Amino acid sequence: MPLNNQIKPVNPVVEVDEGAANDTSAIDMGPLPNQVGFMLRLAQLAVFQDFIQVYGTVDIRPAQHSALTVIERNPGIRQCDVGAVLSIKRTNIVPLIDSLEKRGLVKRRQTAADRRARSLFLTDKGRKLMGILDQLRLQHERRVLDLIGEKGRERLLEALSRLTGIVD
Amino acid sequence: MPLNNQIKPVNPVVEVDEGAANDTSAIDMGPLPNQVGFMLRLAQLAVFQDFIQVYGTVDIRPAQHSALTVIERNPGIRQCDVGAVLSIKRTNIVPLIDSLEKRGLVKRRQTAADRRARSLFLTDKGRKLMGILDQLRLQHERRVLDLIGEKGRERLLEALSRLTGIVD
DNA sequence: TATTGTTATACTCTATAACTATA
DNA sequence: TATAGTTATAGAGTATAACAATA
Repeated sequence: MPLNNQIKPVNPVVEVDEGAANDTSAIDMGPLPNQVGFMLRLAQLAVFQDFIQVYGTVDIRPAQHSALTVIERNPGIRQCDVGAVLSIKRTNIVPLIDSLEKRGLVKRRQTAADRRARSLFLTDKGRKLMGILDQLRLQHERRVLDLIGEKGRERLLEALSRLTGIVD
Repeated sequence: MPLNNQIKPVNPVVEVDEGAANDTSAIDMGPLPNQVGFMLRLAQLAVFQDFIQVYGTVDIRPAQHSALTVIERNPGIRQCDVGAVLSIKRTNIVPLIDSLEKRGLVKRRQTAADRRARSLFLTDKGRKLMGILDQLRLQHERRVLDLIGEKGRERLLEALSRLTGIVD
């Protein structure tokens, strides 16, 4: 496969600054617009920003949302397994679950089988919140779909899934 | 367009923890594997990790690489314009350029036209480094191509470019 | 008044090392 | 010895507010 890099312009993801009414269209970005890593950053920045805005009413961040989702679907799951499927290190899961526990959405329990482990469950409040989050998720995903279409979304997810295999 | 979410499993991006020889394949991730934001994070995590590993020999991070690229292609560009095309805020560009200046790769100069602005240039050392970075970039992009192919890469870049328009 | 660069600051995410209690 | 959770800590990246110099 050839590695040709044709140059394409890229618009700033967001208003990067308050004013900044400057003409940046003449700036040569070289291979950046054709570099997957660079474009992944811009896209994630934009999509996460939309996510944070949509979920702003309930003050839930992307990482919190995925943790809640996994705990809801797998009651009693251990912390380290949440980390494994979300690619978050064991050590960084602690403050994440802390934040959810402090807000009364999740509770930790000791397990009988392995007394080292902590089993995670949604509280009633947590389960109730998930109903709202499901609505917000559809709202957010709808805006994604409007931009890239159903077929585009399927192809995108396929490519993203393959890219996660770049490291081993 | 329908918003159906079929469930697909997702492998952890990297070994999330040293040992962790646990079976996480049975964990239900719900809509997460079909959520663009979530998969964007996993893909970016993996691709950036490969980038950082490949560029590790010269100790250059993705943000530094894109700044160097834009400065090389646009000698004398102002700091705020670098920020605009990279979607980095004016305030966060300062320590980024600082790091490149301290390493003797970039120099700031006063401009005659607008005495508020600082024009950015590569030093000889910076220009010399770019030659090496170009080689590393091809090496990194080659691994991306091997995973998704030329056609897949084009479609991916197209979708990512569209997604940057989700916010305005 | 608005813009450019800057400082100070804070929060989130990610990373390593080391501790504890269990297995 | 190895694993699960934890603490402490450090470094990126991103965010807002405020200031000085200049337009």
